[in-house]
Amino acid sequence: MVRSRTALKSKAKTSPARTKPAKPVAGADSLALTPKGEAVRERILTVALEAFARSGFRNATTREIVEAAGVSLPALKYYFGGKEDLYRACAEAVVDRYRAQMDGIAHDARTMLAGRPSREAARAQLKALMHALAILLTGSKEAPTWGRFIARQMNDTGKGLEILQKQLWAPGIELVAQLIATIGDYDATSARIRAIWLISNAMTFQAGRPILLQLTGWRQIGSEELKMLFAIIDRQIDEIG
Amino acid sequence: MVRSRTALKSKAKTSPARTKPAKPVAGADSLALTPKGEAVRERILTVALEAFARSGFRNATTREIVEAAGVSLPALKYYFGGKEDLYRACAEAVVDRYRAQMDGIAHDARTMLAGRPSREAARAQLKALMHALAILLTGSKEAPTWGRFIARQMNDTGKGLEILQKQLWAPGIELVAQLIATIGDYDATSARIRAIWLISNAMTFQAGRPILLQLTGWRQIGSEELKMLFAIIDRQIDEIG
DNA sequence: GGGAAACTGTATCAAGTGATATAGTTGTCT
DNA sequence: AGACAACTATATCACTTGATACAGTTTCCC
Repeated sequence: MVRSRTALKSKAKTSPARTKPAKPVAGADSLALTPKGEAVRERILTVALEAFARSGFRNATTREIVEAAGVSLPALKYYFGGKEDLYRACAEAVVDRYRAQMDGIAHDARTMLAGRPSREAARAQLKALMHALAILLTGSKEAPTWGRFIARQMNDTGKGLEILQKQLWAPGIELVAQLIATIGDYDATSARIRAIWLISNAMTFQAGRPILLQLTGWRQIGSEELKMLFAIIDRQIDEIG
Repeated sequence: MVRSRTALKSKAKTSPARTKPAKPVAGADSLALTPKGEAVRERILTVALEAFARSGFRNATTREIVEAAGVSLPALKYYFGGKEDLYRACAEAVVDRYRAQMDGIAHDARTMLAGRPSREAARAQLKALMHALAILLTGSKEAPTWGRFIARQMNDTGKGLEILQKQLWAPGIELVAQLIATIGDYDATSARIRAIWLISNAMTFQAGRPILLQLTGWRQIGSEELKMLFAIIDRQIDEIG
């Protein structure tokens, strides 16, 4: 399980064995990164995220990724270390993005909960929270990529790749569960189940996207369709309690 | 893209070139199958379904499958032709199983619809239908396998493998949509969206199963938990119209 | 401008994997 | 028993794919 880049260099090498003691990775391991290098790293990360979202970890090939990024194979090793490290970097990028989008409204919800809100106030807050999540997962321009990547995470489990997933979902589920418990009288487990249910529903439009688009004749999920999604979510929240 | 087994035999072969004209596949292509062979074929199909459900098409290896089935690699070729053919056979098996489980109740629903049922009758019928689907997808003993396989189908698209998927979902969605349209006043598109929504929800417990089990402390989705799932589905159906 | 660090590309390796040629064994029918 | 079809296993091939050795180029600081 230990990354190969940090060990494995026991054989004596004459030429550059002193300048790069343990073959570190650019950008990590306290290695400098020029603005140009940063841009390249970013470009690789972007196309990798798309590739992983589209094809999954195994199906996406490093060659396909580096070609799309306009670099050569060793660039991947240079900037990330390996395919798995690249995947992890993508997952971290998703979590960061998710946090950036949700932290504000999540914080609002938490402070509200601390102040013993009324049922209806909690209900309104939950709607706002779920709308933000729905936009993030299905409505935004990058949703097909980000949403699919997240959805795949649930299945592409195994290595150590699902850790970020828990880091992403667990807090959200807990928060939603607390809001639900405030709205209605639920024990912790029931509230959590409903929370999982509600959040999963927001992902449903992403998972079923191909079928949905095909059957409805939509070209994409636009603002009109998003309104319909909001309406369904709201009715589901109204039905709580 | 043409399967190799049917062509590719141009070089003159002296020994058995007459008895097996085009290298057919046992069980298909009008080739006999002894009871013993049938059992082997079935065993391969079962373990393959589990493997594909667990790992997806690409990650599941033919070696892993044949080893689990206690046969050797060429048996796969002999009985199915190739990995893709095996996958297709699995998909067909799933569709068959799904049909066997759902056809009865689906037929009931259709005959009822033909007779201009009342809203409440349609509602009850929809509940029964969705309960059956929920049991099939999450509650039955084989659900972890069958449900996961179906869920993966939606992502593992590409080759020609999603055709069966449409064959499986499209009729179900149409039926549910008609029931929904009977319960409430919806245009075709709205009814279809709600239908997709409802069906996706039944799959949600399968997709989010790991998270669900972890957060609730459940060991598996048993009858108690299924009752809770039914309750949520019912409330969602009650909310229609 | 000299040198070191940052960066890039070519060529190749090694493992995994689907496929299959070929030869063998078992079963069944006459 | 003989013959043919049904079935099975060993040994390989061909290709994909992640990784990387190595040599080169660019950039930037003194």
